[in-house]
Amino acid sequence: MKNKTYEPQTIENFWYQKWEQNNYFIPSGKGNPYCIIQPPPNVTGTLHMGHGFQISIMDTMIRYHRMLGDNTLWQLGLDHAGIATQMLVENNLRAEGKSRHDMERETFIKKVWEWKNYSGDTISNQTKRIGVSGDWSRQKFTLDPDQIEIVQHVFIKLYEEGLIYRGKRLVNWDPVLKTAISDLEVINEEAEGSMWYVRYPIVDSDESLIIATTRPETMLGDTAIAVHPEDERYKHLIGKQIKLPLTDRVIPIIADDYVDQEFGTGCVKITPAHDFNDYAMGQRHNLPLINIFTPDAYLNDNVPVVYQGLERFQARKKIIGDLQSSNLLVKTEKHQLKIPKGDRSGSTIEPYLTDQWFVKTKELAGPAMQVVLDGKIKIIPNTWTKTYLQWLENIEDWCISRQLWWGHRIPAWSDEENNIYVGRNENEICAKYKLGDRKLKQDEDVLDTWFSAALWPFSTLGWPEETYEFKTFYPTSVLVTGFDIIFFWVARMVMMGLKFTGEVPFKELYITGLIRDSHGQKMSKSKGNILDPIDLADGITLEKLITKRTSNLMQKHLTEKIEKQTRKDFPQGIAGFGVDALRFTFCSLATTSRDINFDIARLEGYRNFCTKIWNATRFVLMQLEDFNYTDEPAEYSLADRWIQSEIQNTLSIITTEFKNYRFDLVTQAIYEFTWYQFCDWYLELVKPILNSDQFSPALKQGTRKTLIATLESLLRIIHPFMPFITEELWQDVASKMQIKEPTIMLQKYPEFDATKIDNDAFSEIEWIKKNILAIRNIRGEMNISPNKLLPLLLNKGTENDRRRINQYQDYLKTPAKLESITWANDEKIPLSASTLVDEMELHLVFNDSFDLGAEIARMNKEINKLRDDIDKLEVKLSNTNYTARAPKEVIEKDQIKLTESKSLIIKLSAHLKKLENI
RNA sequence: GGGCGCGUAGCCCAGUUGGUUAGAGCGUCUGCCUUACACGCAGAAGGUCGCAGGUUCGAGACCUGCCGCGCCCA
Repeated sequence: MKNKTYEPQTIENFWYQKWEQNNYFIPSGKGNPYCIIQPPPNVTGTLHMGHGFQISIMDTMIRYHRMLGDNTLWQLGLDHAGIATQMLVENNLRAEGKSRHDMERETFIKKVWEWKNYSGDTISNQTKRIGVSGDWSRQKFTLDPDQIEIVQHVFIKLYEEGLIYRGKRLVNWDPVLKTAISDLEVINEEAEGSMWYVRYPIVDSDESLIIATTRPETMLGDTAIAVHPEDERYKHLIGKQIKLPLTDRVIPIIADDYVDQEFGTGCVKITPAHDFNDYAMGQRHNLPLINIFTPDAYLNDNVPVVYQGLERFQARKKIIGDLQSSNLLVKTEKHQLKIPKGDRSGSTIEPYLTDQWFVKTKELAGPAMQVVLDGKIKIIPNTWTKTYLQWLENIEDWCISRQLWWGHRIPAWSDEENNIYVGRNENEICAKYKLGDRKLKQDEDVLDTWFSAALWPFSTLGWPEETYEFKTFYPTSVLVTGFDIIFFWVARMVMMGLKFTGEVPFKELYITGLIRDSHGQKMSKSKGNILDPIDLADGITLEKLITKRTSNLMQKHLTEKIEKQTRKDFPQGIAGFGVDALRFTFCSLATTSRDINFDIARLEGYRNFCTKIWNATRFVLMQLEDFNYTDEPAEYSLADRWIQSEIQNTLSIITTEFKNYRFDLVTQAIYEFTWYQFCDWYLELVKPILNSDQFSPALKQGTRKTLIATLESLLRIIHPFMPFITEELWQDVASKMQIKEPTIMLQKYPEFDATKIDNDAFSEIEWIKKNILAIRNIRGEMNISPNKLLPLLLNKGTENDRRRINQYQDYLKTPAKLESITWANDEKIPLSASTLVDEMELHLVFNDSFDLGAEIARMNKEINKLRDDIDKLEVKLSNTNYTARAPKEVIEKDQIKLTESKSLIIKLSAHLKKLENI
């Protein structure tokens, strides 16, 4: 016999090990291929809620398809996450008072690998803890030797085709990390700044121009002043020269219709080396580029000596002061502006002129849009299609080089004359370009992490070799990811997939929402509202949770606030709810919404659901203690036929909504069936049959068979969502049914079968339910103790009612707590609480405890409600526009409803009158 | 400035092509430790669907405007 209470932790580890040891996670080699490539988590830390959410959904789909009989591959992996991981290891070094610059590149890389091994293990273990049934033997890391080779191969190919080029261009430069980053890695933050109005004197003239700028320090790199060609104020000055203040340089006034006449003064300073718009204008007008910054954003020696060596914000201060003292600062205004910040370092990004590698994206983007337009990739929910297409339409070239040590080293070498050669290694290059023994030096830089990620769906499957996996599982079935990386990853994967394999990397793209906290706030370390999915499964004390949330905070002053909020949200800490409940919760939250607020109350509710399943199974097993599945003839009751039909209806929803990726609707259907239909109704209806001697052994046998078979199907239905509890329970259930298979994991998923639906059973059970509910309603309203048995008197009613009462007495008695059911004649009905079910009057007899006042009140309530309904319907049906234009069925329904309500209200009113006359 | 999304019960959310009296869960109230389950059972209360117009016989769904919140891109 099972423990009385469900304790998730004890079963979870046991079953996971068993499954893994028995190799249940590897593809079967039979059936339709089904494959999901896991978006590889970064090796920077631990799994967060977003991972937990997406992993739960993916594993649910994988388990579902495995049970459908598909040849299922769940390809796992880890990502090296260049910048993030390098930063993390550098921070660790800093804590020891060291820097990566104190050591050789190789030594540092070794340290990163140590971290990777540690962090990767943590993540893999957490992934296992969530129950992921992925093929661990095939787990990949983005820096595995085969991956390195593939990345090189792709780089070389793109270079040879002219799709990768090297160029000196303005890029987003992170002066703290001292690397270029792509425009996607820049976050533009709204900030309160200033607009400085500076007078620029015109050469050989008393006139001057006033320019407005938010970045006065860059004036030292100005190479022109621009005005709009049509601007009457300045037209006459075009072509004249300006004396650039604080320098000895003279720069021209140029005309360009890019200039907005309304903005500022209508005169713009042009700094082509430090602003993207100015750069473009500089190109149009052939302006010189003057770079005034060092890589860490200090002024270099292209500026007057007094400013050299100043940090950029100090320089700004000094320049403003100097302008002021030379009377060139006209005014200063408050100004709202966007400041570009690096998403990793948080430092202010500097447009900076450097040599970088770029991917030409325009010609890759076209096909990537086309496959979505053609439906070769289906995006779910469809609303994201537009986002995807719009980005690709406006795509810019992709800066792929990073000045980091951790990552895929760029396969390019240069000779002493700075000629660039791209190839796999020095030998190959020397041979290919006939360089003899010329000395070559490899490019120091590494590739953007997303470059290798873009190849992930085919690089993990063994491409460019024609491996079994690649041939079988590519294109993969579905990619599950968040909308936040549609640009970073999804679009680039499609471009690369099409370019190199000629096929889409995945046939469907399921975009999930983002998990937020219960107040709708994004979860982040700095907000102190993070939750660890494993803590939700295993539980954590309040104190430990507070420690976790407040340790290693960047902003120490938030500690108190975070602690307070945490104490408020989780006064008792977090109980362990188990992985099954967690997975089910995640799936139930998978609506089409893009923000998902995680409320722990939902999790608690689904933990209770687990307990319900546990106890229902205990009940079933108890009923079957001396039961032999194959023995004895079986006869099936109405309830048996009904629950079998009901499960078909549920399966019909499940099948449809799995296809629609509406996991919320699937879980809802499962919850609804399990709790309300199976537990609340079926188990209760069946109790009298099992507990009484008056029923035939055949009927009891049929009931037991139905009980166990329905439960067994139900466990299979639930398994993809809740793998552990279903396996644990299934073992006992299956053995009762003499099923000899070792695991539920590899059983067939129940299939919807319309022929198993018995409509007659539905209407009969519906009638039974209606009567029981009517009686319970009276009991509840009249405050009658549920364990008090009452006699029920029936009156009126149709032939069908009489037949049903005769047939289903036993179904009614126990659930409604009836002592007896008898037909009475009008005159013999004693004082009672009454109601009507269709034509039949139900009178519940209380004997001594009847409260006349309460019954009158109840009756009035009922009548008032009916009157409201009738009024509404009469207004509706008297509208000739409605009766003339609405479909016949709709009108008929209303008419029937009206007739029924009218007849009901007459009867109830008559009854009320009788009561009032007592 | 351009684009996208959201606003439904005290709270977290469903609501498919317009069609009965708008649904769950949590919470609340009432009564129950009824031998599967108090992580439970039975019953109940609670919504002018952000606001204002419009289309329609009929709008939570469709259209327009407004208010509020959020995201993405410049």
